[in-house]
Amino acid sequence: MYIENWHCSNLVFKGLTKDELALLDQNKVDVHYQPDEIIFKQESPCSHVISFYEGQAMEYLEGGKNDKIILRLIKPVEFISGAGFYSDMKHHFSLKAITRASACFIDMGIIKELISKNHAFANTFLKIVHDNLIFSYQKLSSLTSKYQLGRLCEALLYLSNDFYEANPFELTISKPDLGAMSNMSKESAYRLLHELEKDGLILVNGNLITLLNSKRLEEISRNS
Amino acid sequence: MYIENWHCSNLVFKGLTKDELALLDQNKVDVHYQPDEIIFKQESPCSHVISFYEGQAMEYLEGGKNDKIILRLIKPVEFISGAGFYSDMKHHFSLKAITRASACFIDMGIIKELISKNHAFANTFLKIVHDNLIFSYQKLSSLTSKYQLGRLCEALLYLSNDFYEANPFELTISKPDLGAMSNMSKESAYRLLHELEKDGLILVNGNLITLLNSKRLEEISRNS
DNA sequence: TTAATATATTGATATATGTCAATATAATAT
DNA sequence: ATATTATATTGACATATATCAATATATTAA
Repeated sequence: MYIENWHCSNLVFKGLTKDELALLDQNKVDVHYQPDEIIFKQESPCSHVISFYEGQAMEYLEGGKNDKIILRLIKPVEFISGAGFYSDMKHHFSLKAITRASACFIDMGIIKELISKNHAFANTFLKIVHDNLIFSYQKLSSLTSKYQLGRLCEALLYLSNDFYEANPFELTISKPDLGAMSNMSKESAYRLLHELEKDGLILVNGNLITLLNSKRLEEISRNS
Repeated sequence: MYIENWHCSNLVFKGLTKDELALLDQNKVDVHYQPDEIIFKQESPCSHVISFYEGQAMEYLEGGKNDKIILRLIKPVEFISGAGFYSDMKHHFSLKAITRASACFIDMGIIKELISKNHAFANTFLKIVHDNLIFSYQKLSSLTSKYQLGRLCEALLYLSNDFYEANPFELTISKPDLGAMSNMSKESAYRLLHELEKDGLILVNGNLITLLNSKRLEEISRNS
C-alpha cells in the first residue's frame, strides 16, 4: 500500500539499508490534513522532519507588513527540514496544506543518526539544504530587484515549468496567493494578469491559465 | 605565525585530528587582497571553500535593477562555502574585500572528504549552512516586508551589535553601501540617516556612527 | 594654492505600487 | 428563485521610494 511504503517514493531514503528503513518505519508518524490546515508554523519548535507524500502545500514567511510571502509550493515527494535544526530548534517558515494532504513525521534525532551513519544519506541531506539556500538567494534577488510584472511572470513560469509541469495549468492557489508569491497586493495581481492577457501573453479562464508566449514571459521576467 | 596557524582560529576546524589538519595545511592556498578586490564572483565556478582570516569583506547579490544587495559583512574568522557545491558548482553570491584582506582557499574535495570522515566536522558544516539559510530567510522577510526606515534601523543595529560589536562604530563601508544593505537608493540612505539624527536616535560624524537609542531603533526596525 | 575630481547632501519631480472604495460576478445557502 | 456571502474586477487616490538635478563639501592632483 502507498502509505506503508511512503519512503520508497522519496529518493532521500534511496541509499538506506533495510535496517535503517525499518528504524524509520518504527518511528514515523503519518498525519493527514484538510485544505488550509497548518502543518507547522514559523517560530514553533521543530523536532521532526517531514516527508510530504500526498497533496499540495505551501511554504511561506510571516511577519512584517505583508500577510505572507509564499516561498514555494510543495508536491509529493518532498523532504522538508527546518532551518533551525542546528541552532535554535525553531521553524523559520510556515507550512500549510493547499489540498487534502499527507505528511510523514520523522524525529530529527533519527535523521541525525542516519546522517552520521550513512554517508550517502548525509550527502543527500546536504544537497537538499544547499538547494534550499540557492532557492532562497534567487527569491531574495528577484523579490528585491525586479518590478511587479517581472515577478509575476517569474511566478507563472515557476508554476508551469516546475510545479504543475503543464501548460494550461489549473491554479490550486488563489489569485491573491499568486500575489503573495510575487510580493504584491491581490489587486496588483489581478491587474497585471489582465494586462498580460490583453497583451496576448497568457490566457486566463477562471483558474485555468495558459501561457501563450513563454519566451516573452521569460524576457519580461529577466529584464524586470 | 598567524597565517601559518590560520586554522587554529577557525572553530570549524576545532574537531579535526592532527593528520586532517596536516592534510588541510598541505592543500591550502593563501590569497591576499586589496580593498575592493573581488574574491569570487556570482555565477563563477566554485571549487574551493574559504577560511576568511584577515580584514573585512562583503557578501552581495548581483543582477536585476539594483546594482547590488549586500547580504552581510564578513570579518575573521569566517568559513565561507558556496551554495552551489552540491548541485551546479557555481557561486550564488559575490564576495569582495572591503579592507586589505586575506583568505585561505581549500579544495572542496578535501572538505567533502572531511565531512565523510569526521562526524564533528560534518555537524559544524551542517550548522553553518543552516545558519546561512536562517539568515537568508530573515533577510528575505525584512527586505520585502518592511519600510526603508525599518530596514535602515535593522542594518544599523546589525552593524553595531553583530559586525563591529561596538557602539560608536567606524563605518568601513560607504553610506551608499549602507543603502545597498537595506535595499534602497543612496539618496534615501543619506536622507534617512539625517532624519534619524534629527530625531536624536543616532549621531553621524563622518564615518563614525553612534546609536543613541537602540531600544527605539529596535522598535522602528520591528514595526517597520 | 588652485584646479579637478569624487563624495555628500538636499530639493523637486516622476513613478511604482499599495490602499480604499465601488461594483460585478460567482458560489452557496435558504 | 432569492438572498447572502465570498470572490473577482476595476477605478480613483495616496504614498513610498527612485530618479534627476543642483549644489556643497571633501579629497586628491597639478
